[in-house]
Amino acid sequence: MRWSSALIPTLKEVPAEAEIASHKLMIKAGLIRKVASGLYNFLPLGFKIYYKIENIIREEMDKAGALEILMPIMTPAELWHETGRWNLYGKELMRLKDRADREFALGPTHEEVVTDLARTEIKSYRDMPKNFYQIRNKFRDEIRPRFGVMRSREFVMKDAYSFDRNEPCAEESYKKMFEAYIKIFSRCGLNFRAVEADSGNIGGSFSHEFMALAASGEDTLINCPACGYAADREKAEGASPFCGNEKEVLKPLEKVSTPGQHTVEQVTGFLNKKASELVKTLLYMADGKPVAALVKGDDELHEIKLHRFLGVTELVMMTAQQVEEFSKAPVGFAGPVGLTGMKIFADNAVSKLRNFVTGANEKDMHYANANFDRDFKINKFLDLRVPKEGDLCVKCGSALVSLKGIVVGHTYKLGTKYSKSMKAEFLDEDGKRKLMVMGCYGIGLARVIAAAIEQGNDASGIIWPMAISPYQVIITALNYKDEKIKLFADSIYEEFKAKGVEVIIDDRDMSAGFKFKDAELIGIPVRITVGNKTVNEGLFEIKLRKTGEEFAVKREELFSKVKEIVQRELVK
RNA sequence: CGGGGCGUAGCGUAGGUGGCUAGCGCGCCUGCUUUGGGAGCAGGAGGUCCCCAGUUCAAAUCUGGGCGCCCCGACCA
Repeated sequence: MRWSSALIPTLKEVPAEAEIASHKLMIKAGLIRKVASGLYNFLPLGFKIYYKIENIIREEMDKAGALEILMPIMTPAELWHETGRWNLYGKELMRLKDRADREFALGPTHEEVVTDLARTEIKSYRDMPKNFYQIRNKFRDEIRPRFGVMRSREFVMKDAYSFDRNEPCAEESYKKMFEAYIKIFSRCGLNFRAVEADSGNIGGSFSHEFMALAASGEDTLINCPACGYAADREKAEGASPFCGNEKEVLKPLEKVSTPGQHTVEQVTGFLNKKASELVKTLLYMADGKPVAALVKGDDELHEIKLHRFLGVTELVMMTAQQVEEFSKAPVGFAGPVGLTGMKIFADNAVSKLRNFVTGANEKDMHYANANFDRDFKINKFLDLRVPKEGDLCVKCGSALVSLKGIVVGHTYKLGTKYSKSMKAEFLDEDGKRKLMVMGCYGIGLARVIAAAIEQGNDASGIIWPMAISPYQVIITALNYKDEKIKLFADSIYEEFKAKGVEVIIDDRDMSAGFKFKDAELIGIPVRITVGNKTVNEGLFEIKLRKTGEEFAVKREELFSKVKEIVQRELVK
């Protein structure tokens, strides 16, 4: 590619809308432009990266035996009614009508469509295993699109769906995808972790998230550096190292005035206590019945754990009205003392506390020196808290660390959730009709790009991993109007192109500094400078973007040297 | 959806207590000179000051309504 005929609109100043590094740099380097909130144009350079990631994914998916298909983005409401998700999926599901008033949804994911395909085309156990995948647009009317392409409304996703005759085969398919994912993200040059995750509203029995580590990530993962245990914070297990003050003598219960102090910070600040000396009371409605959960002031309630323990279908926090109704006090003053009409569950760490602060179920009042058994009864102590950095690993006992990550891929073992509701059956070897066992596997392409930039950037711009860089080599021809320089630059450009190196030549009539800055901004791994030194001494300067390493080589050695660098940097 | 902020040329912004032709930097166009780290000089183009209504002799500026965008939160008491 000749830069002069490309469209790479680099910017000196970034539009005020961008916050995080990847978003800013994608705009600055001329990769994307915004069309509307959560909707982006990918410009030629940005799309080239897309394409490269797409090809890596395609290669690894095909190698793993998956079959590429193409499904429509507009999907009929009937299919969504079959699984009940027409109602269960919230406003994220973009609904629309055609001219005949028939209802459709823009596909946010394609379980329904692909299951419909499978149930009509797969009839025998001989037809399985099958894994269908596609790489194309999804639409989710996100509650709040943000961070550029990291959370956009329309985005390209690789989604794959496996169909198997039974559980063991389905697990085999899952394992294949898991391994393919590790290859894909490794080849893309990402620093990532595969973590245990919650399956959310896609459903299913177990699931892994592939998180690219980045400080700006929207998700938190808990990782054990000793044994490698890694899980999404929403799902993670961890033992609290909290010792408590079990030995303290019980002091008399005392009602204290805390006017206008609602939050843990306010109350503990006002009473000059530590957050760990307070017990907070979270009020929920579990399938319509009230329930209270107690956790230490500096801990967070793990809703999924409570949900799982209660075994109910719906667990929602009480509304402000419900809080008033059941606790007889405005939000912020609920407490277990005198709380009636509901069961009270407490986190294990609470059992180690004496003389703690808690709400008094009365406006502007709290209790000090509250103690369970004496002042109120707890139905059961159990693990109810979200693990934190410093907790002990439940597998090996070492201290856990907490890391931020960007979810670039997610795999789910779905089981028969969709095949059951959509009657996706086949005839097995024993002559019986059985449900297909499914799995589904997604990758967000734009997130891979954003994550790569979050992990690879400096003050000058992007630093691409070789495998997804839009070009492997940039030839910076200084003063291209000079006939001699032009001759040298064009000759190596043509040679590289002919020999299969992905190369762009900066042939614009720009000052040297300008071209150097642009080359660094768009992050091409290898830069070759053609200037006076080339004309006078026959030397071509190579500079590596990642390390800043610089050296000059003669014409005869140039190609083999560059080829060697490119090969070395491509992770296989 | 709740809270906060912003909306002036392609981008970044000044002006805001009403008053001359809406200013500056970057970018863009023309010419000349330059060409190893975002070149210099000269000339030039480009604006429904987000939209609508109101107040006024007069609105980018004041008032009301709307729209768009960004950030935080979305029942974690």
